[in-house]
Amino acid sequence: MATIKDVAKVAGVSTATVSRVIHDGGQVGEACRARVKKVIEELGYRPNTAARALVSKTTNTIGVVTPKLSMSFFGTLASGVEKAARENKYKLLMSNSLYETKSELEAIDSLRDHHCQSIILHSEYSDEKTLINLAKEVPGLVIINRYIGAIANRCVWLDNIAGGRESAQFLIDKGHRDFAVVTSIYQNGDPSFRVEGAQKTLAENHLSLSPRLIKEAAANIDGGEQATKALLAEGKPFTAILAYNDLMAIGAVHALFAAGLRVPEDVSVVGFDDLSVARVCRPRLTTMHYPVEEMASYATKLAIDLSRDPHCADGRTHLFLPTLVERDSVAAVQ
Amino acid sequence: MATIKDVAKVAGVSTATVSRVIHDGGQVGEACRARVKKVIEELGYRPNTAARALVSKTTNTIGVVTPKLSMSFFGTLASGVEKAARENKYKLLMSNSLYETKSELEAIDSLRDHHCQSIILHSEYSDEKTLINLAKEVPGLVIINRYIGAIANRCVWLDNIAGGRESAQFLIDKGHRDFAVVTSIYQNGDPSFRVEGAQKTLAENHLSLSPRLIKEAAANIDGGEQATKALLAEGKPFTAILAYNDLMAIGAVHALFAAGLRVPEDVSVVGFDDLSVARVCRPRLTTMHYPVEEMASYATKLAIDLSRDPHCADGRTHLFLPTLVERDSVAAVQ
DNA sequence: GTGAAAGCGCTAACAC
DNA sequence: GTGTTAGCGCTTTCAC
Repeated sequence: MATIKDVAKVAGVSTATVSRVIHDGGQVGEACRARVKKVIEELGYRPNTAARALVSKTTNTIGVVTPKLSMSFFGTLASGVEKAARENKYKLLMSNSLYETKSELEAIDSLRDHHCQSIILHSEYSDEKTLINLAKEVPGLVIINRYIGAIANRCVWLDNIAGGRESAQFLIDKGHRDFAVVTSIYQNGDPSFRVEGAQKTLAENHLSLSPRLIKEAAANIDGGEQATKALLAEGKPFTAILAYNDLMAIGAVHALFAAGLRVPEDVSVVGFDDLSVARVCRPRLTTMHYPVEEMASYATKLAIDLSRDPHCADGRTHLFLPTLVERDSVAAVQ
Repeated sequence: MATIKDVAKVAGVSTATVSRVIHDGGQVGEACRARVKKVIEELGYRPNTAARALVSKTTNTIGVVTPKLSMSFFGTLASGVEKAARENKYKLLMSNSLYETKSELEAIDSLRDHHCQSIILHSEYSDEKTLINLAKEVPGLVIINRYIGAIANRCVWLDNIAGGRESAQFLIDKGHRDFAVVTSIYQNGDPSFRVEGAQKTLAENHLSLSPRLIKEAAANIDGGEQATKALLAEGKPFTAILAYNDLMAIGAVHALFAAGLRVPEDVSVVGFDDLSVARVCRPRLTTMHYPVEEMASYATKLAIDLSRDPHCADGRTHLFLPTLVERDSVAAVQ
């Protein structure tokens, strides 16, 4: 591998000049610049990243920490980060945190060892204090999918309350009056906000939601199925189910079918997230679209900007809105 | 950030000794070692990765290049790599290749700039010569999901022929005699091998597959739907459909339902891959399980081993077998 | 068993 | 406009 010295020697200049050419630093004569460029080309010279990192203490690398890459949501998130990273000529360093605070912290430490000045973090469980402290040490830290007031300028998040509202309103507009909710047993923010939004909108329409008709379970298909069974055991005083996410919604559909009920003819179901499964399952799911990929790309640009100027987003936060995608799991009621 | 010099000074030793302690190099006295360790602890010293990489020309980093992380298959692949990487204390550098040879090559170049001595590559389109040359320059290169004879020792791949055979045999055992196939329009290996396997098994059972009943389309849901419609236009001289992958299988199910046919009562459908959707769709898909995650972990360990000793896998290759997962999309025929 | 010192490839003052 | 030079933090001979 050719080094900067080799290039300098062959081009008959000093390494400083080569360095200037590489960085498009203004102060180089045209002829000289052209010659150096030619030699770089000929030798196939590529700057050594490690040497660069050593002296400049920066690596053009962005780190991502998410619970589990094999889950569709996080794969899409990572894809969004990768896209923005590539566009900005950054490399992407990945770690799964496996939903554990310990491995999450380890992952972050190791990213810092690698001089990632930017980190995108999807953290559900680490406490706020930890993250706030981290933000002081990592200028380019961005928290995705969570809001922390003290570092609001580094949070890229979704308005879950608005999402809950919109899905409820949609069902109301379709003539539904009797609702049930299937939500996550982990009340770490998102789930409760979504329910809260729905409840607000119901209240505004002089409708209410009996606590009996809010069932909690694991936020996956089995959980959705189980919660819906519990719901059915209450009689069936509802025509629509609001599910915490698409997986629970699919579980709900399974349980309803198993009970001889049709979706959407007998019961309407609304999901949340708009994972790719929502387009695949039958009936195709009417759901709130979560713009993860866009949010992730946005978060990446923000992280890069913050790493260069920690105050570039002072005084604001970064809120995205979910949008309703109408498919086949909701019917009108007369 | 404390450096090795700081540690040396505080511990009253030389940097060489600190380095020895860090690397568990034998030649350090017990008392001295203990003291140094204590200081490292106190100062929260962490070795600088860049400096290390600069002198040792190696980074304990593994690179992964796949087409698109947001696709379930590749997310799972990445997860498998990440797991093995973490276990071996390697970092994971990711790139999407977006199914383009150009960005694939760029991704690889940039990984090499970062001194990745190991790279896991999922490449469908790059030609063999390119990859063989690459293997000469990157000792720890492993190709996943493709077989190239000249570098067989670096290929971790799936026996698609065996997969085709097994799915056909399974249907034959269930009493099916009349088959149709829905396959990918891109005949880059996998699809043709799977069909070939099925045909061999059919032939051994004195059954045959009319070319009319092999329809090609895009390897996704829409393609599966479209190909199945074409199939139905031929009359319906089949009781079972072998789909190239799960997505096409789901598309087939959609088309069959739309035509008023039930799955599996009227037509049985077998998928391939066992993506998470296969457990989510209805009917849940009977499919060939593709052990991507295990293969990816295996490939990662192999890549690390190869980077240390390029001959450690000479004279062998790394073949995995898909296994049939029985769910609800196949019925017996009498 | 421990230390001194050379250098990995690059950047950025600072000279001229 | 271009060259000289001093490190960045670490590993690794080579002495002792």
